[in-house]
Amino acid sequence: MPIEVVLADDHAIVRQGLGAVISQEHDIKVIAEASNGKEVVDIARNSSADIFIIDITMPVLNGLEASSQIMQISPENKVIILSMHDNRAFIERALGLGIKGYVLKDSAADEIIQAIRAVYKNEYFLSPRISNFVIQDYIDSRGKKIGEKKIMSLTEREREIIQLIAEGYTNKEVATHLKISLKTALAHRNNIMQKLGTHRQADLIRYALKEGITTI
Amino acid sequence: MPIEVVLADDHAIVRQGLGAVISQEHDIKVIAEASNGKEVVDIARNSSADIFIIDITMPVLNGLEASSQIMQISPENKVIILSMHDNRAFIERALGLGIKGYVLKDSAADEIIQAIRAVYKNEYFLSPRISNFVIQDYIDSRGKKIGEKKIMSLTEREREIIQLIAEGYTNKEVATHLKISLKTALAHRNNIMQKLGTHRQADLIRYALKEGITTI
DNA sequence: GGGTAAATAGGTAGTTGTACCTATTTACAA
DNA sequence: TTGTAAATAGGTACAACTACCTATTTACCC
Repeated sequence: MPIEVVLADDHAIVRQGLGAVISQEHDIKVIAEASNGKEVVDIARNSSADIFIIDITMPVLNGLEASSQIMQISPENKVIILSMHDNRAFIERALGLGIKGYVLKDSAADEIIQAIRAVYKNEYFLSPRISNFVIQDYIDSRGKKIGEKKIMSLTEREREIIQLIAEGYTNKEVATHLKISLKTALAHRNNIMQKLGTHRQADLIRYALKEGITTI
Repeated sequence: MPIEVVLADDHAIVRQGLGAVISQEHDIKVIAEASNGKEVVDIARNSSADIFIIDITMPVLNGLEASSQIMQISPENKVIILSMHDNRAFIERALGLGIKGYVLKDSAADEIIQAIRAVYKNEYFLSPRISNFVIQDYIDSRGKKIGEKKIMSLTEREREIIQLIAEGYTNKEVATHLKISLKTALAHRNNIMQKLGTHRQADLIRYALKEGITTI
């Protein structure tokens, strides 16, 4: 019985391309495709696949939210994240959710095959570039932890706010939208900037896009 | 003799996926791949391919600049643009450069095959969503052209400036970098905003990313 | 219970961006 | 040559953002 996988990516060409690559392996079979997060969650609800390969930046429901829901539906569901970027905060979230596969789009296509086989056996598979810095982080946290300012990840609320900013909302509009005071919105914004180590709106927007918090 | 194509996309997985799809056609053959604009231009200089399939957002040299150079190397070189977005200004530029193929990434994979065959025969191939509004634009410009404010495309200088803004430069920094006065930088910025019909920095950044003027 | 993180809200200054204006020089096309 | 678009530069006023502060409430962990 082949390993059954579901492909979720908003670009049909990428999806079919991946499908073509995967189909060259006789022990792996693509049983369904989805073009957004909601679709793939629906598929997870109505069928049983072994592996869900999910692009991190998708409309309607982003890849991580979708993965989270899919794994809640059944602990048997295994997810591999496809991502354009090797962003630390993103990987932290993915690993925190219990995702075991994380493949970069600029890596070779056979990595996705390796990832499918590994995750199917309940092992981790991270693209080399990612595992490198996960290991490095581990080493760093073991070593001198005196006075190290940890790179914090954003809170839920902060993620909500950075999304609105990236979508073009002003602070005032963010405040109105979330029914909080302008001062609170500003406070969140400043906290985000501190965490990201910047003081520019442009960087917030770039970060949000990079993270898939919002789409272009 | 098969149609020889070159693939240029910064994501290896996308590239190999496309390659897999194309290889299913016996009359088309991928003879080279590139992961950025500069690479594909080098390939064009040192070999003779029939079709260059070029992703519009690539590092080092973006897809349109690369295409322009490739077509200058030889008028025999034919280009198909692969793009994530159906952005008007982008398509205008591509068609203006003499590019005959424009395929959206969210369309079906066989469109790229159709595009290869059409462009090889020197015909146009645009994804349906694009050709629709190209035709619509044609109709609109035929009709009432009284008092129509045309959506202008950005000038070279404006594109240069929006790129810097999107990369996080402040107006002051843009002025210094380009050796112009702050006032000139502001004037350009305001012109850009008027052309794009917005008054927000966030929109400039999103536009620049969408257009592939800069990358995340 | 005490400590900590997060979300809330305010003040005050200074910087940057946006909306209006005007005006000159250059280049290219009708 | 006259017109037009683009790039240049300036003025003024107001809006938005950023950098510092402080402080309260809630929730959760040790």
